[in-house]
Amino acid sequence: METRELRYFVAVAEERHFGRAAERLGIAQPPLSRAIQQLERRVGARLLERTSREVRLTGPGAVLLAEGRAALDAVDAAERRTRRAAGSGPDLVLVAKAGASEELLAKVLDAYAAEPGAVEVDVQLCGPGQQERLLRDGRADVALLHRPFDSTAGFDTEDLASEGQSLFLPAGHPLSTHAQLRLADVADVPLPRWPGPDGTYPNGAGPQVRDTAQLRQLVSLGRAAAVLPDSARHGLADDVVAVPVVDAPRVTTVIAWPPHSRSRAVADLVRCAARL
Amino acid sequence: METRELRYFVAVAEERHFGRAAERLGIAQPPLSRAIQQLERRVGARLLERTSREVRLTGPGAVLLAEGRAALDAVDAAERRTRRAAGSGPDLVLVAKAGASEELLAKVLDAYAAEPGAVEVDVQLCGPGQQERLLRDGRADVALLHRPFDSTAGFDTEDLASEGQSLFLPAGHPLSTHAQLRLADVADVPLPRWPGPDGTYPNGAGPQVRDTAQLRQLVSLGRAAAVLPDSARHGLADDVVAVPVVDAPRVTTVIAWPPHSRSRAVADLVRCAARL
DNA sequence: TCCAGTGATACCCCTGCGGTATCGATCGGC
DNA sequence: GCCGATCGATACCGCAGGGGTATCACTGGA
Repeated sequence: METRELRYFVAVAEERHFGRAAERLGIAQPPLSRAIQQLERRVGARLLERTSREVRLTGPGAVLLAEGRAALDAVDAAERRTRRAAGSGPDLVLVAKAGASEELLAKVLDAYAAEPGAVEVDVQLCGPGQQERLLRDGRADVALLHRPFDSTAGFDTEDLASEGQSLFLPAGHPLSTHAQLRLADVADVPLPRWPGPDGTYPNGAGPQVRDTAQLRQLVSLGRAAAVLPDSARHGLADDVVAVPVVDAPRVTTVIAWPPHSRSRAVADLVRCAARL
Repeated sequence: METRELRYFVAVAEERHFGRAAERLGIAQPPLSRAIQQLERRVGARLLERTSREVRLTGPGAVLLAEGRAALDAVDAAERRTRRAAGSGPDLVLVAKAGASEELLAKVLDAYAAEPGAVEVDVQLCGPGQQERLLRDGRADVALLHRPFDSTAGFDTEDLASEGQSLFLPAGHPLSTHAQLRLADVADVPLPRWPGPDGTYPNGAGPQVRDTAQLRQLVSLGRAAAVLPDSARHGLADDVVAVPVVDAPRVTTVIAWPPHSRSRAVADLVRCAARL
């Protein structure tokens, strides 16, 4: 199976519409129709159920969509990492959630920079749920993830730190005077809404946020309250109060990298971080 | 990057010879040379250093070989699993090392078969080190692996059982009368040699074996002795003695599956196994 | 019944992959 | 130092197949 065919199929499967998929791919619709037919013949299975009203995935189609996305990411990763190894671009890209584990991140970077043979590290900050993608398709080499929020599936990981969570809220909020809280106490605080994997927000009452840095600003402004790992307390302004939520799940910060990574720099950075 | 280019590159990188690689790929040598040149132009980096005497990998070339193999496995896996989802072939393939964890394997299969909605499970036995490959390229859906011997990198896993190791040796062997042993005691017993990832055997004194079932037979014949997990004791003939090696590392049997697996059957089987 | 929307088909063009023949460079043997 | 063997690169050719435009066939809804 060629990557071109796979890209075409994934586009149609995601758009559920040949015309839109063709536009996205920058080709006309007829060659796309033919390519899908040919793919179906080659695989020996109907992948899409088409009527003139809608395009639906069949069972095998759903399998190919999931596996195909992973395969395309792997191919992209191969190309990106090769290109980077050739010298253009940074030597190592580390990705972390904006506003999360800031202190730990700084320590890791400092410790690695002091290492003999350390290379230039590019730090990329992003919203939650984006890191896995970047790591998978080769735009990043290492990531800081937070269990149980982020999926570490398919990566090698090393635990770095573990911490409790607190409710962060504007000074003056009724709950801000408590010494500690339980999850039940915060049940009716409208929590912020994070975007799903597709970039859309679930319905609900809380404000829409894209990363922890944004959220912090909203809390400062008195427009939000949120349960976050204790370390978010670091460098907080006076107008925000953090109250420990004693029965919230503990959050473990891990460093993650692609399992077949043969890079000396990745190994050094991981070893360095694990020593902290 | 197209799959074809990647396959060509991997072939040349592995053979370190354009002619042999072309033969293996079933094409003539000139188109192969051109394809590699074009790939190098597109990636913007020299991947192979050629002289008329040898072909050597450059740094970026080594990166592309490692990443490219993984990517090709992912593409193959996508195609295989899609084809299988389409109905031809078994619904679920489980791979295990021949002769290892036999009892546990039987229990897992029985338990799953009793599950409502259980599908047909194909059991594939293979030598050590082959399972990861099969799981990665889609020829298998689930594997029984043994830490710390097998690499679980890149898979989701669930621990099933943990056990010590014993020295298995023919009755009558001088060490067979001991109640227990330490690693130091077995240091000069010639242990069997397992094939490396490339299928060749390291140099040494012990017999060459391909799987645990073979090894068991050799032990029975009085031609070998080996340190193996205690469970290998199961169903052993009288002429083989197992002496616990108290300071050998404990072996954990885990069930492993590809992380993006969306299959109901895999999830059921894993849940079933974890309950044991 | 007609029209809008959607995927499939017909047909054409041309890129680009694969093949054969041959070149040019390098190394070993005498 | 020359010759022959070996190996990758180049030149050139034929054609499969991917992409484009025009158009058809089918389905729902007004």
